[in-house]
Amino acid sequence: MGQPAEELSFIERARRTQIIGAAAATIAEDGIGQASLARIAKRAGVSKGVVSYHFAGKDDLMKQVVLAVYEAGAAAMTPVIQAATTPRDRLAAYLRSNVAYIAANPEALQAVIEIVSGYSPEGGGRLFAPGDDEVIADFLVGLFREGQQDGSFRDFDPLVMAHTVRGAIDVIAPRHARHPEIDLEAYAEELVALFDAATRRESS
Amino acid sequence: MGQPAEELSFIERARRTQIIGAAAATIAEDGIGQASLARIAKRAGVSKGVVSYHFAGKDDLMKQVVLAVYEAGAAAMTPVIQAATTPRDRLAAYLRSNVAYIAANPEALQAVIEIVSGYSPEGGGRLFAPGDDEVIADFLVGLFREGQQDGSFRDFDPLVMAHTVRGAIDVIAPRHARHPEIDLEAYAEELVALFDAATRRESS
DNA sequence: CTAATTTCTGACCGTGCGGCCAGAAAACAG
DNA sequence: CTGTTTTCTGGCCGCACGGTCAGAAATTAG
Repeated sequence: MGQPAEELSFIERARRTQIIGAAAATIAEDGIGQASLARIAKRAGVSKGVVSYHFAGKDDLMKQVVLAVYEAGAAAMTPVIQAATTPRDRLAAYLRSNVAYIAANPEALQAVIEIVSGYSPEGGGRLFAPGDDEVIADFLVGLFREGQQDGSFRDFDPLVMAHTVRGAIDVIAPRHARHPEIDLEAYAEELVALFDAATRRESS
Repeated sequence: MGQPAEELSFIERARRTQIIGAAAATIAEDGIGQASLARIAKRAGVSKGVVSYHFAGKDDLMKQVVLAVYEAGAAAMTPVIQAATTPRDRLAAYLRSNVAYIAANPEALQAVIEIVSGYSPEGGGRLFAPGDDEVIADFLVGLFREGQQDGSFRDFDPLVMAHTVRGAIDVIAPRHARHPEIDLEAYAEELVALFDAATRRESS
């Protein structure tokens, strides 16, 4: 159960990534409201039926887009973060690598934000369960707890701080889409300084 | 030009606020994707034609929802903020009053977020121009500049700080929708402490 | 009261949607 | 090569959408 044992064929993989990319690009450019299967297929240069052939439906496609971007982000960030040793450095590495990922894939991130906050699946309800976003915050919560125990962070609510960090990062993609001239490297350094000050133990 | 001189009738005002409220409730509950004119009208207990009679179209209605919530928020927050004298206190008042407004109108705020980040008007494009969100950030930018000049804030990029504050606040409504048990008053105090530490001049 | 105006209903368009499928085309296996 | 499986096309279906309208109902004015 879970994953079927059979591997995906070469073509299957290629088409899926191609269509996922086209979906992300369409959403980022024209908005989730304009991202119909027809438009996505057209941008991918294939007929509409191909999308239905490779994905179970639109809900499935939207989920795969989010998953692909999330996994690629995790893959890009994890090694950078794990290279840092202290909680303080890991927080900085988290911020820098996350902003760098946004800078490298602005469309993908914009698309994810639109899907997560604006897409409602066929039968109503939400695409992701109420606990799914907590998974992302959990890593930060753990990081903050660790830093508080070893005394490098002051005494704050780790959950509030985690959500604030996420909010600070999630706000970047839409802003960058409207103002591409922003220097995201400098932006990342500002965030590092900001959250360094926000978490640092008070120098009584 | 601008506003037509003629006043709105009593019924007109009542219906408009009623429909705006129904739209916000529908969006907050079922998602923007499920918020059709038919469903909004049904929740308001009127026929679909009434919506078209009182609003120029769906785009107009969405805009009015955002505008109404924004204006009500400004009206609730402004006096509280202006009562504070120092930049530091004004920042705290901003955070507290904004969180309090979210706590009092969680549906409305959730609806606004979904519209702003997920609604695409009829002909493509975006509902709000690329500069519209800057207006909201501008107040904070001015506040930070002021505090930096009088020496109560450290030397950070006011724009980055402003967007981080906005991100911290905007993240609350969706989170509160999924976890209504959160104590938003405590949350606000955490944010006050967080941004107080983030903006405070380093005690060398 | 009647007449004029505002407000509302419910049915009705045209459109584009997501999904489906029969058969063509391509890739593959023997 | 032939037969089989995978992949793709283009058109079709039913549906729900946003928007419109003629006429009914309610409100207001004289």
